[in-house]
Amino acid sequence: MKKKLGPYRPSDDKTPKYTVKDVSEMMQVSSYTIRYYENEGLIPGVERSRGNIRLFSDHTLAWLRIVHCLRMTGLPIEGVKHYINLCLKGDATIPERAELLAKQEKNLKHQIKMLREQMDILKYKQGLYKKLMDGEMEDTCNPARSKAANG
Amino acid sequence: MKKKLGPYRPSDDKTPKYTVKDVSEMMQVSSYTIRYYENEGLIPGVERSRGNIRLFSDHTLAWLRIVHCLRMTGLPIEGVKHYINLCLKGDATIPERAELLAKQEKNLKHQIKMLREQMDILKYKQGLYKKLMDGEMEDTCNPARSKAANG
DNA sequence: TAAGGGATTACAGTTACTATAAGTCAATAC
DNA sequence: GTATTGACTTATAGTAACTGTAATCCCTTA
Repeated sequence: MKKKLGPYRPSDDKTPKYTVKDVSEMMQVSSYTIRYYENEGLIPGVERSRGNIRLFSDHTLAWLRIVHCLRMTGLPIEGVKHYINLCLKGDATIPERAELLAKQEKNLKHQIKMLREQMDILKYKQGLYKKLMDGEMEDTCNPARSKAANG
Repeated sequence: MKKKLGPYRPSDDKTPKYTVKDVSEMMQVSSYTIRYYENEGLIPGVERSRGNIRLFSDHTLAWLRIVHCLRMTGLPIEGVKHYINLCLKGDATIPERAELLAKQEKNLKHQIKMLREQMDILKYKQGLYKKLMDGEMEDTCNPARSKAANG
């Protein structure tokens, strides 16, 4: 059997450290994406082990969480970069950050609304299929129907 | 002044016809995307005017609606193509189509759940910012805070 | 000391658009 | 009747955000 030791951690540091794979599993984000974000400077302060392996702390994990959140709301990478830079500049930028988040919240609300509309469409279509499969509308050759319906 | 006549419509046809731009405005989908979908064969049966201009009917509009819906649920273009082909094959494919829609519904539910979680994160962050702006946590130089907080 | 497995980098490839340039055509303007 | 306008066409190039691959490195265990 093999014992999993994990990557090298500085001995004088008791805070937990996570590898890309750990983070990937914790946050349901692909390893590719995590490395991509880190390379783009979207996650400041990620440490490296002696063997050059990325080590995330709870702190850098929190950065990733907000990056991921902003991406989900539709903010492009460049926008996220801008937000991160605002954060690094200190408290003076808080109003601008708050404004940005408000905009993304609005965006997100709209997204959710759209998705719920799609849900209704799916439900409706599924209802139709169910009827057809249960034989309630078995007049397949009816020209009126075949003219009006697609799918 | 100029009178808008719109594109040529076959004189023997009284059903309404829409251009790409009309459809784009009706459905909030870019003209680029609509042409792209049509070129990919995702919207069967789109007519052309004598001047080669795309003419959508309510019927082809309905195709676009379902294509758009499936894309929103995360089904890739190739998957949509497959669904469209199933539709064109006739009622024998209804069970498979129903299964596909069920899968997309599940997918969509998950998406909405994820987005709502992001909403919570945004709300929380905004709450923090509000407090900071109202001066309730004005100890900016507190090392404990600057160590723990990002953004 | 050699082998193994997982992480690293650089870079190529993919998806789904998005934008541009050159050309066509119907409809007014003159 | 011809010129101009402007929306639409195609072909093709460009972009954003990953995603995948190949070569290399390095820690661990045999």
